[in-house]
Amino acid sequence: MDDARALAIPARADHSDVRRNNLELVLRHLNAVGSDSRAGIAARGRLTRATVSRLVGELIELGLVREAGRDGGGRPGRPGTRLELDGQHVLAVGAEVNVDYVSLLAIDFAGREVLRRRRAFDAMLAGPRASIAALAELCATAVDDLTARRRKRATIVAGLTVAIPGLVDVAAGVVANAPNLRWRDLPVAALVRQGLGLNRAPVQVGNDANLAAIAEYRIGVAAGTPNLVYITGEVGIGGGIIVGGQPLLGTSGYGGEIGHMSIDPEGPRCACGRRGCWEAYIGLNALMKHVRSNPPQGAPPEAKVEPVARRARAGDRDTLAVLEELGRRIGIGAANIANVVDPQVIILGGYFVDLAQWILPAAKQALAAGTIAPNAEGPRLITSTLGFAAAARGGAIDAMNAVMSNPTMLLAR
Amino acid sequence: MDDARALAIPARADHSDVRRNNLELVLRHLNAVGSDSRAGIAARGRLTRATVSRLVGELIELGLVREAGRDGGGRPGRPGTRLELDGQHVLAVGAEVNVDYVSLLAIDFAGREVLRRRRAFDAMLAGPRASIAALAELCATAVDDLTARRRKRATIVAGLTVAIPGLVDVAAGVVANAPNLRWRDLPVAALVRQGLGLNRAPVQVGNDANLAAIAEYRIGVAAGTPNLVYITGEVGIGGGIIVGGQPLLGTSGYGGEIGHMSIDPEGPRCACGRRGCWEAYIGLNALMKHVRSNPPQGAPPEAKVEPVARRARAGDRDTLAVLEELGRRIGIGAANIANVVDPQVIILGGYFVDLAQWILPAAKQALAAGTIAPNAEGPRLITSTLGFAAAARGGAIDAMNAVMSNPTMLLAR
DNA sequence: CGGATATGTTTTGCTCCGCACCAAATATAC
DNA sequence: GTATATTTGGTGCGGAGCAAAACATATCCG
Repeated sequence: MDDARALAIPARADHSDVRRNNLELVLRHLNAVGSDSRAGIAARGRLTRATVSRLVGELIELGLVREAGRDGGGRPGRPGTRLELDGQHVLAVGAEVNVDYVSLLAIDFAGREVLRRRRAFDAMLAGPRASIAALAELCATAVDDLTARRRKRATIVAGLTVAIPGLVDVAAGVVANAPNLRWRDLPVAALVRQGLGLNRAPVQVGNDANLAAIAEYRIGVAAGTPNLVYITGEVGIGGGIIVGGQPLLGTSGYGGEIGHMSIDPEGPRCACGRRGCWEAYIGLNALMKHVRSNPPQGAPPEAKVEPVARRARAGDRDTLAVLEELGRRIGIGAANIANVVDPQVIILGGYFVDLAQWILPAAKQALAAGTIAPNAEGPRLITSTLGFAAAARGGAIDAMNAVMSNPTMLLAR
Repeated sequence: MDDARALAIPARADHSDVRRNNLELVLRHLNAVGSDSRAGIAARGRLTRATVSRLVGELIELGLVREAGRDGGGRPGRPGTRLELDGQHVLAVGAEVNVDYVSLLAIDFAGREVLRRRRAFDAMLAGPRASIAALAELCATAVDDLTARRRKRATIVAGLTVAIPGLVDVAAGVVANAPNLRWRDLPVAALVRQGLGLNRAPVQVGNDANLAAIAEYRIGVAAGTPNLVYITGEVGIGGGIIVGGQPLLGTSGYGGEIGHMSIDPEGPRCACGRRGCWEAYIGLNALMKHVRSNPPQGAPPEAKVEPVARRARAGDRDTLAVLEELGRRIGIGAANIANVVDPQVIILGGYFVDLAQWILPAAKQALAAGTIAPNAEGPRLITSTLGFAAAARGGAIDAMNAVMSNPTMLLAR
């Protein structure tokens, strides 16, 4: 960021950009359709077969694509050779630090999960230094295991992205403020990079909701929807926004901080000191208060929510009323966001998923009522299917995206 | 929009894309710095002098760039030839239809205003058909005048963009719903294109706030700020959002419809039927009600606001209190938007400009209090300097942008 | 006036795409 | 079973367009 006030002047382009773009085209196409022949890629990508042949040759050389048998016949002509993404050589890792756990998820180049670990850990209690150490150790052993397990050929960890519930300056790799972890101005990327030792894999840091939104965009139920909003449901409420297929990071990476949107200036007091924040209505603590539940401090969100779901299943009228009101508040806030970014879908994650059946009707109604767009229904409101690993998976996907967008970066190790 | 659910696969690239990109690079650079030599462009754009020479040659051929004398000496070496954008041959037109006027503004390729017209017109009274006819006629005579005035060489009108206060499906060129004009599902682009006759200039339609935001991004006081929000202040409140230098249009072009954001579910009733919309607090009609002013129906916003400003200047305590409360409500809503998109600046337009000195202090305070981002100050809140022609100018700029981005499109006439 | 320096043009080489052609592999018609 | 049609994948050639280097041009300075 040399000058924030420079009109967008495109960067110089030359042959290598054409090549990079077309390599990406082949990879994204294979990622989208699973497998295809050279001729098929050429037809769908508006390239000539000759060019695709050359591109595929380079990608095979790089270990990113492999041949996978012949096309079954059935029609005249020489059968094609099926090509698919090669998961053997390049991996990416996503990690997540949250209030009571550190977790990690690795995927191969084809997007398949190859490793998942989770370790209970009280980040607040341990303090930033010990937390980072624990995180770095978890990552380091995982990277060792991953590279040891598959010796056939050099296995490269292409990148590591750490998801944090808080405000992150993505470009700098610094966590500016994560209240739930009590972290402030912590250079997480640099610290983890140190902890990993010599390994030169690029380490990045991201906001958990933004990364979960990336995961939803790439592999969730609404995958491919270019405009979507993901809403985390934990103690804090975070938002991740995809606009035109790109995450909306904002000026300093603080985009989508929707938890402290004001719903009502005279509303209840929020932990942040203000009044009427959305989070004060729909955060997990607000729900716990309204249903008069008092779960143990350290319990994971699933455990805190389960008793409420049980009461709702049993038909307890007070609980159902609380959940309906919760849904209504969700819908009101979702409508505000929808009026700003006009997404196709809004995805509820976190604890909302387990209570969806009692929340969604009222939420959908309030959303439709509050949306100005004359689309028959306005944005669809759905629940995430990615579970609590969404953010870590999004981190891994994000790291892998860098390779997909510029495959020859692997040549620089 | 073939398939809204296709993962973003880049389009094929070839040499022509390299060329297009680098032609754009030269034009944007000249637009940003005013004038420069070939060598200067090469140095700043990371191209070789040879390449810049060829690019400039083609742009001169196209009539988009011209030589403008020698560099003044002062240092050793051959002085360069200064190059600048050539405004003689290519023009673009922006028009605006609003409640009580139709206006038009034309710029040349260098961005200079060459024509401005405004005609009082009651669009609601006249109905859609007559309004479009009036608009088309205004545009047609303006285009005739523009092309007649400069006979030296063929003068091309590169495009025409019409700004509408309402929901616009940009891709389709259709106004979906403009309540203040009582337009619904009106194919404005097609109708204006017909009204223009043979002229093949591309006609587009856009939302007035989005286009004003484009104008702010390109030539306003915050020009070049890649993340900004523009807020119109009229009877209706609209929003235009620029994210990463691109307008946020949303799924169907309905992005930034912030006027009906809910500030308070129990708030005053809004014209849209809901309660507590932002517009119901900060729209022009709400202000008129609170200051107990009853201006004539047809008066332009400036005239409606002037008595209020007069009273404020005179120190009337009731008026000042109303304006302070107005500022506070502006700040609350602006903070909500800021938490979603994290812009560098939020720009107030329309009637807010004339009342800025009494509104801004409270608005800034409420904005800072409601913003979660730990930037020392959060987004800057400023007023527009573009006046009531902002939307039309944004339309013209938008049309010209298409040429800047792909100059050889002119060869297809 | 001659060197130093900077600009702009010309020449050469390289990359990478499209086009045309060819070999390979299979289905189908006879 | 053989010939033909059809489709895939690869190779050679030409063209577009950028980089690098050499060259011509214009000015300043000693």
